[in-house]
Amino acid sequence: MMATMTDAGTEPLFRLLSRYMALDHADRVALSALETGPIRKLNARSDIAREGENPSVVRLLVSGWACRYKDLPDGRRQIVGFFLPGDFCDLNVYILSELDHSIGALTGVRFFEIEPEQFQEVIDQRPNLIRALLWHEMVASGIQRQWLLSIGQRSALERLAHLFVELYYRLQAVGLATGLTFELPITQNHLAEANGLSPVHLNRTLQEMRREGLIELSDRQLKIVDLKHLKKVAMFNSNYLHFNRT
Amino acid sequence: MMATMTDAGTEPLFRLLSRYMALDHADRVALSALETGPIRKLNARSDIAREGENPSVVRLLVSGWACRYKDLPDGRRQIVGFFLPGDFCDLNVYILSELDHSIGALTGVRFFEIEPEQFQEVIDQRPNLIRALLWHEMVASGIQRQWLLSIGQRSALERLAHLFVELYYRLQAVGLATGLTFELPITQNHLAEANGLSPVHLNRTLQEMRREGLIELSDRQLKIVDLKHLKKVAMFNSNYLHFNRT
DNA sequence: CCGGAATGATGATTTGGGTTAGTGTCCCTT
DNA sequence: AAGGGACACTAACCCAAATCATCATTCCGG
Repeated sequence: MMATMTDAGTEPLFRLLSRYMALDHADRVALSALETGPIRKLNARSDIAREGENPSVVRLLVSGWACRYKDLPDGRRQIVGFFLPGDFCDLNVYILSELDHSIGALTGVRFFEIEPEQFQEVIDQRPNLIRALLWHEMVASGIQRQWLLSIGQRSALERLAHLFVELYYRLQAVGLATGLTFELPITQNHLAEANGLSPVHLNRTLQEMRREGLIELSDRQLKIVDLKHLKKVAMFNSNYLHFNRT
Repeated sequence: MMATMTDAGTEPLFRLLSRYMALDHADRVALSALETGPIRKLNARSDIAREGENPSVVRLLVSGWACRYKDLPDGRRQIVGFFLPGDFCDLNVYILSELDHSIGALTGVRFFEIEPEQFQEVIDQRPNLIRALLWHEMVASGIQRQWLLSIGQRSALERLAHLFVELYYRLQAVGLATGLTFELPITQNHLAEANGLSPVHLNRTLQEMRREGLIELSDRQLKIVDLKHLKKVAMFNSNYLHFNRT
């Protein structure tokens, strides 16, 4: 019945893909059929996969936040992307053998693993889904380009503003924003690592955003106070998210 | 005969894909069959495609350098990737409608355009090629992650060192390096825009690299004087290029 | 063949953000 | 209940890189 469908771990993914193209009930059923194995859980600060590994399964994040990151031999670390509920951690397992980056849990996470054959089966049945999944990958790539622009050219304030707007749109797409408020369950340190800033300066920048009346942030709840102004500060253009349908 | 095959505009591409997986003569023929239309030429500093456009063809760069870039309303510009001979400018035309970035010629370029149907035909015949092309896209994405790490965490010197090593490997893969020397046909301004640095500081960093005996650069020829040292400075790990075969 | 961009190179000065070194407050864990 | 982490926050100081300004050369279009 509908209730079990809505509770399915694939629900956020279905919502997300629906932003790209029209999917029907059969697509939805096919997606939820991916969830055969048990839900796995990991604590914050643990790695889901390490650079150099060769994972054999595709992982779908059900709840919690994770990230892709790369680190340097001397310990410097850069978060190169966030995984939100409904995101796949490394669809590229199909093509590349070795991971060139690590995947870490930023909060407690729940996810399940999909065997390649199982994945293949679903994909063969539903050409629409391949297209939507490829789309999702392309958007991920577009987000990376946007981050490159941010870190290369935007100031600390602009960068953070941009990230918050991006997260707002992405979380809204999977039903995790209520009005202009959403849970931001990660630490200032994580935000710093994602933006190429020091934790100290990130904190200063957050204070500034609060002072300017752009956001409110406490108890892991981020409230966008003035979206229009925030987008202006960030020079935000949503085209790179390629949400064709609303 | 063989001579015409080697002269084909698809030759660099074939070389490149061969670094990922074994391709046979039939694959080579199929690739060169893509080149039906005329070779198009553009001058340096002209745009191949602009953000917001919806190109209907895939472009294969035959000679010269191009780049993906994104710009902000106030004129700041970030180069988010280089296209070298043998690279496709936007394979994602298949999936996404609107370009979320621009593509510009950094030097005079020669390329040809491939119609989707034509592309589809070749791909249908040669499953190996789809795989190799997807691989290439995944590597492009890995390069973006690496750039994010560079700009976010590496110092100006480290960044530039890393870029030079990367370019060396990529150019070598398409046969455009002779020993440790290759042509670097772009300006210091372009290098600055790719590295998120001001032109002035980029110039100073170049001077430093010369002083340290890492490189020699004049008349658009870059010679890596001490590759081992350069890789050490850059903390370079080639895994992200995923060259499985040498 | 001339004039004006592009390009590369440097000096002087400023600044955004890093570093270091704390503080206090919640948690956990045992 | 005590001890140790994580985490948010702040102050003082420092530095890598930006900015501003200038000049010499090369390149290129009319």
